[in-house]
Amino acid sequence: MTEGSDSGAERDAREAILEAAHEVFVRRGTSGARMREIAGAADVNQALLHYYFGSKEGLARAVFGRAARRLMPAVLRAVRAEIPLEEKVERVIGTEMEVLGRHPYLPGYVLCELAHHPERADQLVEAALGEESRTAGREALRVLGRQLDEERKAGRIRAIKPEQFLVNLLALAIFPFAARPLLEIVLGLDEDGYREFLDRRRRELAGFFLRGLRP
Amino acid sequence: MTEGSDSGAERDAREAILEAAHEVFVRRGTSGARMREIAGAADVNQALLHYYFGSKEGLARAVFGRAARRLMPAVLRAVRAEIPLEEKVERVIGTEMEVLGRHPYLPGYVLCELAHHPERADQLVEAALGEESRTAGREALRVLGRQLDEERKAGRIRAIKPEQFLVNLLALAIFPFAARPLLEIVLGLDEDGYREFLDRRRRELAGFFLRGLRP
DNA sequence: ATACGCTTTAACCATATGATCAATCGACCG
DNA sequence: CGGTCGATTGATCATATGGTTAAAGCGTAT
Repeated sequence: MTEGSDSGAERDAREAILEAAHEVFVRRGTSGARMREIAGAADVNQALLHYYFGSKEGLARAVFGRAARRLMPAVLRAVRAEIPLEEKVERVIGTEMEVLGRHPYLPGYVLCELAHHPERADQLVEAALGEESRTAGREALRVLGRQLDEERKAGRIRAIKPEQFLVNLLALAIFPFAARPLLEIVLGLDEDGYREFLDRRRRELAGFFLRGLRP
Repeated sequence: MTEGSDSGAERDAREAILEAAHEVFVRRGTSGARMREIAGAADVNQALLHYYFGSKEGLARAVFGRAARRLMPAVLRAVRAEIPLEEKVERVIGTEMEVLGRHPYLPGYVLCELAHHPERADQLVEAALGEESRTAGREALRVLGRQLDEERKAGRIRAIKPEQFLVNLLALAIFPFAARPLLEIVLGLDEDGYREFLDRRRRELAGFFLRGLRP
């Protein structure tokens, strides 16, 4: 109602809460997060959190859905696209690295959340896929499987199950973000060093992956 | 303290607490875990937890160190071993898959823990590497870098930084365990299906990885 | 017998925390 | 201006939670 009633800030309390909650949930983990801290970060009364989201659980659900919707659809679309395999690999990796570059802490958050709440996870992932429901995953696998079959028959790649293909791709792209704190220590890199590491990776990863497919 | 004073169960309270705490921490996350639940699971009084570990923080630290010591050393040893590259890749992947097969929830736990406590993480990882301190990581990288250099000069592989090599290897091996709840949904697999998926993976992964290295 | 370390029991404290409620604010409508 | 209704607040409640304490039981070693 009455858009732009205020200055440029466009102070929408609900959105401010989601934003603040996201930050706090990511940093502290869902059970480590405190409603008071979220309210403070959103510069809003704690009661308002319950007014909009009912409970901490409800807020967590909303935040998770939001995060999932940021991560999944773009990649899924790239996986399902009807384009040559090489281009697809480049696009998936490019999309993934670009999204994760903007939200580097999302993978860790999502994986942690799923590890502790596997039950509600599928309902949320389902929500993340938008209207296409949960068949989107298997649909993407079918498209991919057919494409891999054709490429193999043409002798351009060896046989590989689409599941293995997809997990390899996701693993190589996502793991460096999800495991960043660990890898920084193991590799002995500081923040800048890690950024450089990721830059190089963006350039080399598709090549590595595609070579792995060759007959 | 007279080992084996009791029956076969060898009821060592301290160990029972660690075991129970591990299970609860993994399932609920560190901040989601309750000292009372841990005490109950260990069939021990809550006061005893504090008697041995001082605080929840102390207990969490001990449990994390224990987990890290289970995950890291074997792999690090395989990475540093003075054996041909192909054999090394097979051994690292084999070791990783075997350890993770026995402790499938460790990666998720360790990554979550590190995501929320990056500060104390390095001190713990340090502890996990035993007496060799934190130089072990960089030492492994040096050995690996030298080996990759030789292979490249011999024309058997293309140029690749040891950091990228290592992260690729770890990503491909660890990610399927860390992201298991997510992948089960995306791939539409139940528990048995996922086991089968992992079996196939163990057989095919080294080949995929080694092909990716070829010139 | 005595001392000592491990363990239990049971209660208790201070605080943190999620949740709730009545009251207030502020815009819009008549 | 008075009224209505959703948005927002300050104060408060009930409980959960980490941590502590004191007293006692028990087995072993000295």
